[in-house]
Amino acid sequence: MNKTDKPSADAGQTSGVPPYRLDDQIGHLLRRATQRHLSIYGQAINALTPMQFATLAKLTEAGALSQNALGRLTAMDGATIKGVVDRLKKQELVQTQSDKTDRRRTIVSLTSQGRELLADLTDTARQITDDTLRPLTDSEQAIFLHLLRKLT
Amino acid sequence: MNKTDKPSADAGQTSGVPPYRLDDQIGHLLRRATQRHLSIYGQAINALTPMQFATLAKLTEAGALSQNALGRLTAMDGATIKGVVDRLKKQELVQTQSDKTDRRRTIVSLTSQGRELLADLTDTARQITDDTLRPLTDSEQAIFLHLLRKLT
DNA sequence: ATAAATTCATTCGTATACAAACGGATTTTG
DNA sequence: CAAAATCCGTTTGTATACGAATGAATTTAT
Repeated sequence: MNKTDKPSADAGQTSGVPPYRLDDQIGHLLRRATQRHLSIYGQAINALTPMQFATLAKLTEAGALSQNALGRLTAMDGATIKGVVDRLKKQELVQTQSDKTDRRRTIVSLTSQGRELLADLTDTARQITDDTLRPLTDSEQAIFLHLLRKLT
Repeated sequence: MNKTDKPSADAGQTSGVPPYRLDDQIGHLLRRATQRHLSIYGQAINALTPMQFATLAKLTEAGALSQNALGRLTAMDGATIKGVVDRLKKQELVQTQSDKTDRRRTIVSLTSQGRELLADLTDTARQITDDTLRPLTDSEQAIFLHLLRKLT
C-alpha cells in the first residue's frame, strides 16, 4: 500500500503524479467522437458537407436570415459562414439579397432547390443521429445528450 | 388532446413529424462543446495549437514514433500529421530521422526544447480539462466520460 | 445632432481535416 | 522467388475554423 514502492514507468516523473494520457483527455475524446460522427455522415450523405447541411437546416427552421445571424445560429464565425454561403450559392441552394432597411446586411434564403434537397435529406439526417448514438442504450443517450448540452 | 387540432407552425410539414432542430442534433452539440473546449484551451495556452500540444504529449507518452504511427495515435491522417510535424520542426520542438531498418519510415522524436515546453504546460493542460468539465458534478463527469468513450 | 461604440460583411493568414493519387519500400502470398 | 497487396510519406485540392484588420452602415450615448 506504500505509494513509493511502486516503480515508476514514466520517464523522469515523480510517481505521485498520475501520467498525462492523451486518450483520457476530454478534448481528444470529443474529437474522436466527432470524427466517428462525421464518418457516419459522410457514408450517408455526399451531396452536402456537414456544415452546408446545417446551414440549410437552420434556414428551413428559422426562415431567411442575415448572413451573420445565420452564422451565429449555426455556430460559425463570420469568415466561416461566408465561405459556406458562397459555396451554397454556387450550387444554387441558397440566394442572397441586400436588406432594404439595413444596408450592411445580406439576407440569405433557401432556393426551391435548396428546400427540396433538404426535405429529401432530413430522414437520412435523423438516421445519422441514430447511428451515431447507437453504441448507447436509450437511457444512456438521454443522459449523454443532457450532459453534453451542459458543456456547450 | 387531438393531434390534428394543433395548428402546425412548421411551414408545409405534416404535424405528426417532429421538427428537425439543429440544436438537438448530436453533431451540432459535439461541435459546440468542442468549440467551448478549444476556447478554454486558447485562453490558457498560446505557445502551441491544440494538435501541436497533442502531438508533443503523445511523443512524451510513447517515445519516438514513425510519423504515420504518431498520426494514428493522435487521430490525424497522414496529410494532417505531416503539416503538424513540419510546423513543430520549424519551432525545433521535434526532430526527424530516417529509420535504418525500414526506409519508408521517418522517426519523429522530441527535442529537449520540446520536452521542456511540454513539461511546463502539462499542469495547465490538466486545468484546461478541469475547466472544460466544470459545468458537471464529479459523478456527472465520470458518467459523461464513460459514455463519450463509447462513442469513439 | 454628433462623436463613440457596435455591427456587418469581407479579406488575409494560419492551421487543421480528409479524400485521392502518387512513387518508393516492405510484406504477404501463391 | 515473383506478383500482389500493403504501408509509408508526400502532394494537391477542397472545406472548415478562427484571429485580426478593414471600410461601410447603424446604433448608442452625450
